[in-house]
Amino acid sequence: MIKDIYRILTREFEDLNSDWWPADSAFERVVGAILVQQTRWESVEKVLAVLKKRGLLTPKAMSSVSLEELEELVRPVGFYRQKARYLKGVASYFSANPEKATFSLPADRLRREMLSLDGIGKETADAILLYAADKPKFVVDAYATRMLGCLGVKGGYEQIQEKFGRALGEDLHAYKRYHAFIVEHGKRYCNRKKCGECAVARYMAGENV
DNA sequence: CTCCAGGAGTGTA
DNA sequence: TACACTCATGGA
Repeated sequence: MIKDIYRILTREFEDLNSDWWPADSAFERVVGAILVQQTRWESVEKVLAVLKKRGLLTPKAMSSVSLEELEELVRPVGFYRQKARYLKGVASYFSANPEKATFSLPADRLRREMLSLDGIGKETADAILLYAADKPKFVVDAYATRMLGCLGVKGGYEQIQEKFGRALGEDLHAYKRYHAFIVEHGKRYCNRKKCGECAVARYMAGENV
């Protein structure tokens, strides 16, 4: 079923290429992963542009800026006080441990390291693993949970993640594209108004799509 | 006006 | 383990 959905979404988003999550550095992706929590990406882009213009998209610079200034800069993304605090903590971590910034640790250990940081939960940790460290880990976001729930599949984070993991194996590119597909698909269809009006729902209804 | 977005931390049972 | 609550701006 997971692979069938992947095939359907691949056809739905033929034009979606690999720069779905644009960034000049891995650290910029880490910052973006935190800023985008419960927030629209359009707001994150504006903040990232300002941070970049000020030269703050490096661990050293971001860990050095004052908390008050960082709060004002990230305010447009919402939850700005905690996110500013999270960013400073993460920046300090990478600044104090430059060797960690290469993400050369094994995936499972890197995941534990990320989860130990304040502000990085399961989804953000996996987003960092996949898009910053190039590890084949599936990112289970609200859309993925919603979509499977709509199809009658329920389960916790790891349970859902394993379903995708068994279907995708070690195909890093597939993990990246699949998550992007689900997000874009979810924005269109996985809401109260349009739930069920998509090709995935038609597939589950038994139609040939 | 209401609703909610690519979550996470904390407290309670 | 399983929820409820809180954090917050900005766009539709």
